[in-house]
Amino acid sequence: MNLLDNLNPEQLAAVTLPSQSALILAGAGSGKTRVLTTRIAWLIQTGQVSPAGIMAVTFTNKAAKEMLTRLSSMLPVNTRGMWIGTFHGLCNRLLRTHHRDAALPQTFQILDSQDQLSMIKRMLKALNVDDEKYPAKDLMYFINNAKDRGQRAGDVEAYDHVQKRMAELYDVYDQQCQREGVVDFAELLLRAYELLQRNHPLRQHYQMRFRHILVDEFQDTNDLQYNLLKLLAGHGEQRGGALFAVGDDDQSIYAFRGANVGNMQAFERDFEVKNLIKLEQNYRSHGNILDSANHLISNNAKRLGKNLRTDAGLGEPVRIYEASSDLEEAQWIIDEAKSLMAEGVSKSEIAVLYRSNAQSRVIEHALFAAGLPYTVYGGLRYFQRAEVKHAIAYLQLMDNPHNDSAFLRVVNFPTRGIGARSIEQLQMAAESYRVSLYAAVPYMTGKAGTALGNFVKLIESARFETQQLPLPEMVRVVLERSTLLAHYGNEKEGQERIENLQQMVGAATQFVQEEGFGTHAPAHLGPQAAAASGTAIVDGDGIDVLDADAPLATVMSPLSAFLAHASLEAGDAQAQAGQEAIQLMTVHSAKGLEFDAVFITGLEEGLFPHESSAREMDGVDEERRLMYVAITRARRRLYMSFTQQRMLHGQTRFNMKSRFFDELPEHALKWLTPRVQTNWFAGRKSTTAWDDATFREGGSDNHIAKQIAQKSTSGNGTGWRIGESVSHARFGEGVIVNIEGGAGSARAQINFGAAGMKVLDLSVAKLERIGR
DNA sequence: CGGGGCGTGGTTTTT
DNA sequence: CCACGCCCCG
Repeated sequence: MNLLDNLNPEQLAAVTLPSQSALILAGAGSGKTRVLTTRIAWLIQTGQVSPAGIMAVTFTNKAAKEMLTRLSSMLPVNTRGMWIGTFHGLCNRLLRTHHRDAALPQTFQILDSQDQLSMIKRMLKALNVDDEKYPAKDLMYFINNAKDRGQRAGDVEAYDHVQKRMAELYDVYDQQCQREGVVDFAELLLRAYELLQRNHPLRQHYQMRFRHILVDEFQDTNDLQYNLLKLLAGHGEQRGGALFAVGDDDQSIYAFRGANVGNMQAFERDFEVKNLIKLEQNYRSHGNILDSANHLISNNAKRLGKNLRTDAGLGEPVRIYEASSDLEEAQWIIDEAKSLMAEGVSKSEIAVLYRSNAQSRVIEHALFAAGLPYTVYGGLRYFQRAEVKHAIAYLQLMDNPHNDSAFLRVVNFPTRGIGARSIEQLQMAAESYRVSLYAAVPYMTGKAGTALGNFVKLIESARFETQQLPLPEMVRVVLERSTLLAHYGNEKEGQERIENLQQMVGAATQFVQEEGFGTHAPAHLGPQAAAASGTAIVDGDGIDVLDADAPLATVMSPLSAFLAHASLEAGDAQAQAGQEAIQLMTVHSAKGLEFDAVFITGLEEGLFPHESSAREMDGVDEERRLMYVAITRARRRLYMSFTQQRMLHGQTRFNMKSRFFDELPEHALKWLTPRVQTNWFAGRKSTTAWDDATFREGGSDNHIAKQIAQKSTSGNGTGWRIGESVSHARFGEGVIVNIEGGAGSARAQINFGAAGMKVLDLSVAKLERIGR
């Protein structure tokens, strides 16, 4: 049976585990996705489960798609019967199917983060809440956090009056969402969780159905996601399928958005996991790279424990470069990239990684000046573009007119004489009648009433005209009727926007085909769908509607599905110019990717590890995991760099090199610049002394910049230079951040890291030069 | 209603 | 430094 060919013993063991809960600790590059997909294929091929008995959960659409693609190449099986998708995608499906039980309209719509924020702003304004004291962003964070922990407004423990008020506002927000028939991302999961918890027959149904639940990137799950999985897997209820969790605690880098690595240990304990398999054979990187990763991550406490190994040789050493400035660092990257290309490494196999997006500019500039093509990851996604969101808003109103966010977005766009004044009146009317803006329009009188009434008529007639049309046609008509195309046609720079809008017809066509709606599916639901929706299965009439071949189509209209798709899958980032380009991205977005050659840049205290990580619990550990992720992206060549001087937020900063250099194995490294010894962090677990480690030189103005330039070129007659690394008998090692006075009476300000910032008289202090 | 001017704040990101 | 939000003016 060729399915299992070429698996190593651990992979084979994982793939063929009995139907019990299992935890697979899958190191970077250990064939994690392969194990997941092969297990699904094996379970089906050996007849242990039907496709409908499989649920596989991922975090990103990309991962879900990848899984589906690989699976269909392994198995001649219709993958539609399986529930493979993101947490949010699967919850969406569940809630559409049981929308009545979940107390949602079938056409409920999903707010993206942008919509959620604007809705909260609107609410705060309407309630006359002091936005200094309760910023919309804070409240949004508060609400999402509570939901991610599974808490409703009433469950939140408020310790002070601010929290108490926020909890009240959370409640108002939820009510408003309910009125509008919209849910935010976190709500999607919380609703699904509450639905299953409340409805026993329904829960039992799904517990019996999904014999195997497989979870990817388990270390990234938040509490709510874990609880949802527990519910589905029938934890504590003696039924339900086996939970197969794949993850890597060392690659947990999303604590800041609620991910809880502790879920891995919790899972082991809660499910009494007997099958723990470690995939430690790495198929990606050469030895020196892997040694570096292993050595670094061993500095973290609280690990499940894992050491990657490779059959590949040591390969090349990890190259380390100390640049004098961010500009020079960028230049060095270009020189190295050019020589890599001369060696035959393709541009798209070269990645430049950085901790924060702000670092990309200097590198982009240098690449541009050098005429090297490059791609920056993480731009605006297709469905987030303003013009596309406008078109979507029209469609949203046609499907659910009570979506106030959509209403406000386009009620006067393109302009139709409905000003702020009219909107305000409408909002007051809606407030007093406790209805949506759309529903409040009939209460409006006078000129404003007429204009608003015409807008309503536009939406209604567009709906009426298109209800028998296939989705792509519907989109085409809406683009015309909304006059969006005409509007952008009159704009100077409108051509690109028009193209984006027209792409939506194509996106709809593709969606309809891929999701199995059939191009001629009517917008309204057929009789089969009517039977399928609601609570048919709990009536026990023997119909398992969820095994239908195209569940999405039986449960929601093409339009509703397309709108959900637009919210849940923001689409590709900006059309990347040319495939053959050097790849620029943050370390976070590099997770899951691999390249022949990788540059990890800006390895300086305060940047990487980032200064704000010191404030958070286990923050530096998370930064270290981030560094671990960065290192393990490289196949053959790995470069690391740091600078003595960097421009950030309009200020020149002098940072010490990252403590992570002290955590790498000497034998695997090659210092391209003279070695600077710093070990003031050695043996220290963490520090809160960030201000000691980072010195900001105020100097956006040229005069000061020149001074610094002069001082840092040894042209000051002291023999010392700003940015230079020195060693002191008592204070240890540090970096000169400023020099004052002339030769003979000069004093230097030196950042001794943990020992603090000192000003020393250069004629008295015994300083030793380190490195160059 | 749109644009220019001013003020502020500025990890990481997916859904 | 620079991007974004807000406010005021034409």
